[in-house]
Amino acid sequence: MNNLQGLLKDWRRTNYASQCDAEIAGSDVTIMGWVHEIRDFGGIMFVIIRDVTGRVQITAPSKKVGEEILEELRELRKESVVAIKGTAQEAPKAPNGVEILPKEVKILNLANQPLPMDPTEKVKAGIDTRLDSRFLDIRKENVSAIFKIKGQMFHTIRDFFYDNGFYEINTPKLVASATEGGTELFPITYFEKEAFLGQSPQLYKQMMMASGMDKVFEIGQIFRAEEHDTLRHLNEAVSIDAEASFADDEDVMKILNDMIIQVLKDVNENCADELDILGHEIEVPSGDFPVVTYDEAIDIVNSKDVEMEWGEDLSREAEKALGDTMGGFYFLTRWPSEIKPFYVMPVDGDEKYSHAFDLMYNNLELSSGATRVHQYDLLVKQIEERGLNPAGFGSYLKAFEYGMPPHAGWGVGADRLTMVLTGSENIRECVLFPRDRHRLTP
RNA sequence: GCCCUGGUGGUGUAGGGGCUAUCAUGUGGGCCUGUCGAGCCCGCGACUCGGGUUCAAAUCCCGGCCAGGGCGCCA
Repeated sequence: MNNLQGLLKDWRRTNYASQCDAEIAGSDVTIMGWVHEIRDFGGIMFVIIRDVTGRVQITAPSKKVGEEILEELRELRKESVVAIKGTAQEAPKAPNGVEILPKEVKILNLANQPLPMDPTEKVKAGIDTRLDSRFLDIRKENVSAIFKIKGQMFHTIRDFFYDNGFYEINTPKLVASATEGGTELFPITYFEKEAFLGQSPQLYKQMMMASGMDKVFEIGQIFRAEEHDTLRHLNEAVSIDAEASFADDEDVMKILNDMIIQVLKDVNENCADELDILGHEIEVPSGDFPVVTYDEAIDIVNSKDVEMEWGEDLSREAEKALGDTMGGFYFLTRWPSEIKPFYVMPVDGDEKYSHAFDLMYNNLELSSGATRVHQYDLLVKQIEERGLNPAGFGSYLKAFEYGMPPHAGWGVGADRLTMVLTGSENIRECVLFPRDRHRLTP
């Protein structure tokens, strides 16, 4: 007739599915959600409606509901969006002990058939198929559980930072310089100039230390054009970055330690249902995470018959060997200066070591941090030593010439931390619309 | 980028020179008054692409693309 079908008009939801239990028996409710399953027995029909909170059963016995209601229910297809007005009644045979006897049915939007994947998971789809139809995939409670937990994680982290005197900032993701060295950047066209997508807020948050803002944090996207193809790398990730003035590595490790503990506690407390759905348990370590130095790590790795020489970064095999020994969360400290970036502070009197640290969980690197160099001359020297050109760092270096305080900070991979919180083995599971070497859509 | 493995209905799979291509789920229709992985009946729907070998290729070979796993890369 026209395109304006399925309008809400004056219909509004009165109860979420999870709010339908024996307590509400006898009352009239309006349910809105997706058709999870339909079981039509001819004389009685069951329709399971799902919303963000769970599921509720609509029961339509032909003896008790009108023929026109049954006709409308028979038009439904899986995953269609409906609103149903009805009366809740106790029913020991129904899930949750309650079911809704429908009085009015409003089809808000029919779903085409067949579906590109099965959200009820009778036949499990592969990750690629799932990501191609991610919105449908997220309708599954074991998928949305991951993002509910991730949301709690961000909530706790923001609360933690605000409670500890950090100011939330945003730094540019469109950057001019490709001279930071190291990782590959994505080049883009910026009007008549070349520009890049930011790989890290590192230089900006350091410049903020010269602004007098004292302690800042940022939660934002980072972009890395590396052609890696693993379960723990993406080309677009979310980084949780913190930087604090008048602080050193020990101070910010303590902050990181406390923040992680708080996240673990809050997720345990507020996401018990989601953890249950995922079949995952979180153990909250008591007190401070163990610390292992780089030199000790080499000994551990070597003792497991994995080769590693001083001055090398940990190979994947070395990470696994170390993770097997340490287990859980632990800090890896006192890294060689030569394999750390120019902005990392060397150890006074023993310059081949640095004040850099990583936070690990088993064999997964979650965070890197350090005391930073705040002295202009040392910074220039370290930039040059790494074969980089100080001229490319003009606006960054300028901040070190007019009163830069000693400072330290770290960055945490938010998506990797989510893997730990949810027990996911593929980082793609922990990002709504992941960007990897091969995937740019949806 | 390298190595290994793979690509068969919408989804997940079996098969592995000659088939009408297996099964499940789904989907369309029918029966059915307590399902909750409902059941039963009927129908629908597929061999990644390009080249080669062969009387014959979904099957063997080469290449592309894509995927899974591992590694490398990841200041």
